[in-house]
Amino acid sequence: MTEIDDVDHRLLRMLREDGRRTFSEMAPEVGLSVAAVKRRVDRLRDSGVITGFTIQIDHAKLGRAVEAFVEITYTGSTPVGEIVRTAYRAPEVQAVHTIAGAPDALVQVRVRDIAHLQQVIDGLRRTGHVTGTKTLMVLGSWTRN
Amino acid sequence: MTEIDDVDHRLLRMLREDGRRTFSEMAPEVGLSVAAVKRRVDRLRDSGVITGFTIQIDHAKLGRAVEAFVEITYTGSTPVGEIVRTAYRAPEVQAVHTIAGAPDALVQVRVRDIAHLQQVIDGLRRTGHVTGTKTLMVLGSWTRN
DNA sequence: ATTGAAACCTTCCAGTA
DNA sequence: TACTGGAAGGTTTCAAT
Repeated sequence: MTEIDDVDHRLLRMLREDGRRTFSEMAPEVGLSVAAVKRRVDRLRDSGVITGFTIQIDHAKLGRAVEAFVEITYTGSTPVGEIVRTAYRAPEVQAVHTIAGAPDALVQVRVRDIAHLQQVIDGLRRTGHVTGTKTLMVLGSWTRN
Repeated sequence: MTEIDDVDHRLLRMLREDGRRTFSEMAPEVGLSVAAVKRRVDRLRDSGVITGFTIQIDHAKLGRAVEAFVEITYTGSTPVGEIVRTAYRAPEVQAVHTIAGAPDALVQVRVRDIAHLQQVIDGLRRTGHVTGTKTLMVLGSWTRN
């Protein structure tokens, strides 16, 4: 594990709130020079703490208003790699988490409507050696920035 | 809903892969001028499709190696706002999803270790009118970029 | 850590199809 | 209405102190 001090944590929080904040904007807030801030952010990227820059999207505005988590259980002989690969194949799948215990996987999906959800779940059930699924329909989400 | 054409989708995909991609870098890829690309990205932000820019963080490198989802059920009289507020209070909570049916909420947490997880779950159980929890320990995660 | 300079990007405005 | 092109201002980046 790399050494992360308080200034690094503040820089991370600022960038999590706005990934486009400029070095010259952050420098006075942490009391360092622009170059020093750049060196720290570069180090956070090189050490793998920051894995990338991205955007947050309102999927509802893109016609995918329905969000759900699908819990999946597999036969005991199904390897993890296959679990992830088969689930991840569907473009509606946003994330796959493998789980210790039951269920074996938790899959986050985003779809247009209920009919589309049905179709994606059917696809998940068909692939691999699925023994059962349980779907958790999301009513609302609050994610930490 | 705003009109999103193919070029907009390509810009969104590029920015999701790298939120720092510059206008001048994207312009030739979509066959437009820099100013035209800026106008489109501005419009995607103004219309609320792009809700923000952020960074992706490897939390394990920050000393929070353990990830889990906690399913929570509440008494029938608990309002949604309180569900979210009480869960969201803990800084270990990354996201709160309210669910239709059972459970009532799915809470994503990141913690240092199992002892820390125990402590956070205890905190979740104490607040509000929780009638039960079930914890899904994450072994691995794959998120779409 | 700071300074200074070069290169690059963003931003805006007027012009054009 | 949407795109192009150029010019101005700011930011990043690198080298030297």
